[in-house]
Amino acid sequence: MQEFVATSFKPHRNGLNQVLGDLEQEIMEVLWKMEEAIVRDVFIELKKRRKIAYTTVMTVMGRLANKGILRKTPIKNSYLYKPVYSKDAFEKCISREVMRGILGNYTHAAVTSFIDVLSEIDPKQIEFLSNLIEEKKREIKKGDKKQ
Amino acid sequence: MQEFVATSFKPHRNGLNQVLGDLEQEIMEVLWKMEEAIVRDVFIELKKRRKIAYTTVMTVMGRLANKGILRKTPIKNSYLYKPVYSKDAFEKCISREVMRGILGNYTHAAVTSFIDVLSEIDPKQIEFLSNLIEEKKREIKKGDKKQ
DNA sequence: CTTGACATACTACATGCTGTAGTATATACT
DNA sequence: AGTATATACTACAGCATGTAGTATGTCAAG
Repeated sequence: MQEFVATSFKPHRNGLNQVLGDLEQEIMEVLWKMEEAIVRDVFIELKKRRKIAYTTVMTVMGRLANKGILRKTPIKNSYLYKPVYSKDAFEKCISREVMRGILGNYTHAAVTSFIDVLSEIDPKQIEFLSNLIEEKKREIKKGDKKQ
Repeated sequence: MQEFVATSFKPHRNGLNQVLGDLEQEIMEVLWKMEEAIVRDVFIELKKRRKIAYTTVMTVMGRLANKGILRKTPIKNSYLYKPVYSKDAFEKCISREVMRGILGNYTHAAVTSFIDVLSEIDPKQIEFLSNLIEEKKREIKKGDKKQ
């Protein structure tokens, strides 16, 4: 129903909890593990770990479908739910949306803090980045010539 | 009251509206322009443009103070409000927090999308970035030697 | 064909954030 | 003393999310 995956990004949370509520995240994890499932499958999974009502799971799965994160397909007398994106693709989506959001608004500040933070958390990535840049530069040059 | 500036980042909004509500943002803009102000000052400013109650402005300014974005100092029989960060510093803060959030969680995906998005929105920045990287690399090498 | 298991839809309430504002109360100047 | 102005406190609406109950539809078995 909605256009974007990352409506709201909470930088200080962990993992996909940055863009999903607690229960939403739990449910998505199950779905990614199972590939596809009906509400009952997910309910049984969650029930193993915590107290929860069937209808709660259903409501939230419905909402995830409305958000465009799950797709529901009618089967028999119920629905089959399937992640629209693989977990990997989903993370890429988020990353992209957030980057777009931050770079589009504060390009310079974003570039600067990007480097700082990256070298803070994983200096090795700087090397990888450096390669990516060189590649990108060549790409851009090619583009220039074509024009 | 709160530790962070960017509790929730909305990538698809514009400017500081990404981390502030509409009214919160309006108020901050006024404060950044005025440097410091009492509620009445801000109220008068906003009133010029739209219908709003004095107490509404007060409530929201109070909330901004609780969030640590404004500082209130008692004066006479009221309070003087002042931004804790300059607008520029605030944007840097946000940028940093968001980068930390995204890089800390999905380092690889984030690096990749960073480059993609950056070259999409402003290819010239790639050159700047490239320089920053070389600088960072030298920094890192120095650090290695020291150890 | 009635009953029971299971499915969904719809409704609802709680919490937290934000916008909005009223009321009560303190204070200060005239 | 009274009027203007300040704050504190309270409250409600809308939205997102967690939570779950109730009503209702469907299908299979006895």
